[in-house]
Amino acid sequence: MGSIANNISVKEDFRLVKRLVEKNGLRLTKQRKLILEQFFITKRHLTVEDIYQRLKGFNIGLATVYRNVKIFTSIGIIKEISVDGVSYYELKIYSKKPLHLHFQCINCNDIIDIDEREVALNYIRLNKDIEKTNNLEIYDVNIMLIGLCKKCRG
Amino acid sequence: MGSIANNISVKEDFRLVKRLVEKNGLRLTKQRKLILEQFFITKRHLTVEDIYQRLKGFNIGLATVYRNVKIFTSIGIIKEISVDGVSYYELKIYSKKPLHLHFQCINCNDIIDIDEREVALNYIRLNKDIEKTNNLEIYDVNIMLIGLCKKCRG
DNA sequence: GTAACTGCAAATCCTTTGCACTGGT
DNA sequence: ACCAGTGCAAAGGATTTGCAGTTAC
Repeated sequence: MGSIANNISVKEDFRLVKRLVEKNGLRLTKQRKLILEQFFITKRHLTVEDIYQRLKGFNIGLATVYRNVKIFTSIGIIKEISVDGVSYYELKIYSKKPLHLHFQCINCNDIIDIDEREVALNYIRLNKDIEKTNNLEIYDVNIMLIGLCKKCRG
Repeated sequence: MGSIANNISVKEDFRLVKRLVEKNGLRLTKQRKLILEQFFITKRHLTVEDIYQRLKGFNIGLATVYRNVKIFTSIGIIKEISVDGVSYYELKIYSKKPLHLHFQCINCNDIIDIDEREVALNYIRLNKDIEKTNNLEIYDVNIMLIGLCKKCRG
């Protein structure tokens, strides 16, 4: 967590997000900034309710959070992951990496990212095979592993 | 689709499902048979609403479908796949294969199975790596590929 | 200035639950 | 005959929408 290096990269990412918002003819309102901030602050998987709770204090409407999460998803700033009917969202910027996997613990329900370069590259290789064999085009991949996490294995 | 061979295997699978229901102290009611039948007939990914629609004619309650889909999921007869907040279900028997992947087309929304033995084995190998490196236990894997299907590529 | 955006409340949609009745074993 | 399972209608929860007021550009 080197603070300066990190801040610079966050600033860059935020500029990128801002550009994306404006490119789509949208206004970067106070509320939108606040919502996006939450993703930059936590770097984790948030539900709409999570975001809303984090923004109590700021007198922001739940509908506004819903509306914007939907908009941000549609213009590709964030990405939805649904598990058991619950929708989580994460910044797409952090999936700049070729691909990353999620793991959900059956016991504590925590979702963690698995970001191994080696593994990701292998998955990509496999996708190429699938594309060829099935004559289709793969744009995106969602992988959810389910099991027991380090903590819960005891 | 060799009809006899197929029918025999379906009968076997149904017997297996029946045993699972009874082993859990549940009754194999008319409604439950009807719901399970839909999965055997289509071998595809159904929503609760899909099942309900297919069973209009039979005067079955929507709540009954919800209740039983939930029960079947919990005893492992079917499995849930959620995409964009929509829950689809499929027979777990058909995932007897070590693992199978889903592909959803961005254009027609169709979900298809990808069942390549070679690919599946590779995925399993990768999972072993992940388990070792991250010190966790993987029980299940859900993989959803998103893109353009054969048909929609034009 | 004005069109996009917001908060609020009402509407809508999906899912679960309570209850009196029915049906499987 | 008994208790699990059902249908129905009502409740609950999550998400969307209509609208009058507000704000970013």
